[in-house]
Amino acid sequence: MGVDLSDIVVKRKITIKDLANMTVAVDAYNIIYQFLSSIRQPDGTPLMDRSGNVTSHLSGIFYRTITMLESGIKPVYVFDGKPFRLKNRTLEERRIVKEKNISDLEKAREEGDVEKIRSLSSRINYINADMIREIKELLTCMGIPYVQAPTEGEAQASWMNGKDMVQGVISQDYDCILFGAKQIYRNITIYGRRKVSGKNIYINVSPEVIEAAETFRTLGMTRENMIDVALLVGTDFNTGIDRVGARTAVKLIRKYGSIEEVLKVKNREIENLQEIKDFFMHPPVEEHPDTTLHEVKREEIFEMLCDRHDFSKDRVLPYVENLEKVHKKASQFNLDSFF
DNA sequence: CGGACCGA
DNA sequence: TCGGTCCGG
Repeated sequence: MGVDLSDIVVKRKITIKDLANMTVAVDAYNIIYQFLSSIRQPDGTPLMDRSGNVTSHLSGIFYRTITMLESGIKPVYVFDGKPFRLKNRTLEERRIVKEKNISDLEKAREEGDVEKIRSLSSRINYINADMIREIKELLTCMGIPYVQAPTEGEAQASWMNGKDMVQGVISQDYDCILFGAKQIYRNITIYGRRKVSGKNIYINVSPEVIEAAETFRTLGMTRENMIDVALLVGTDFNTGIDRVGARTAVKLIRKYGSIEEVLKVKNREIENLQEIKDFFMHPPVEEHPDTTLHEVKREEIFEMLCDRHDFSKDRVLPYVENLEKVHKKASQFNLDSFF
């Protein structure tokens, strides 16, 4: 997903403590996908309530949000709106991959290949409208702000970071740097481990920050140049030039100055070039997003999680108490800085 | 994913 | 107290 710029960005290892007292925009879909693929039983089945509704995403959002707050991080969740018109091709490609996975899964089930069943089922994630509705409902009960982006969530989150409404963006996607994010926080988990897709294996991935300004300075480039680089590599909205990765793209842009010139020399074309560039530079955004904490609706949290979705009250209770504690501290902090 | 639990 | 395993819903 998104363009791979890992070879050329400036990144620094961090710890969760480095995010203390920061408000950060969280790319909601990005994190929900992570929860859906990793919060599973060893055989690949996600957590479900007794009616068979998947609950991995609720579990993930609930517990993770509270541990973030306990570390002093204030999240603002950003939800995707309507995909950018030119994303259709990417979405189509993803749909084809998903269909292949589904048919492979059926075959594996017929053959009784346990390993394959687990591997494939963890790769097939469904996010549906009900899930999104319930996550927003849960966030409201928890007093956590969220923003509905008009189009891409990364675009909204990155724009907010650019305007200093938040001090960073939590997302795995490098595209954020193209949309104007200043700090992109990746691998933000407590233990710094991540499940390898489909296998019961963990790799250590330490939390890191990508520094936009430092990246641009090191490369001697502007954000516009970086967008040109990404377009050559290929983004969610276009196919790149064959055999051109991030490093090669940087060299090409350095040598020829602009993507238009590179394409002319190489006798290549990228469809809708200007429209894509404009979208990266000026995506439609919600200009007055909510970024403040609100009151905790304790009883509604229990109703949602425990009554409706079979979460254990004993397990949820201490988290709700910590949530209320953190909210009190935050409002105290706001009063202190006001006076 | 992240916490609880357990044996060294 | 550390590292592995188990479990949540």
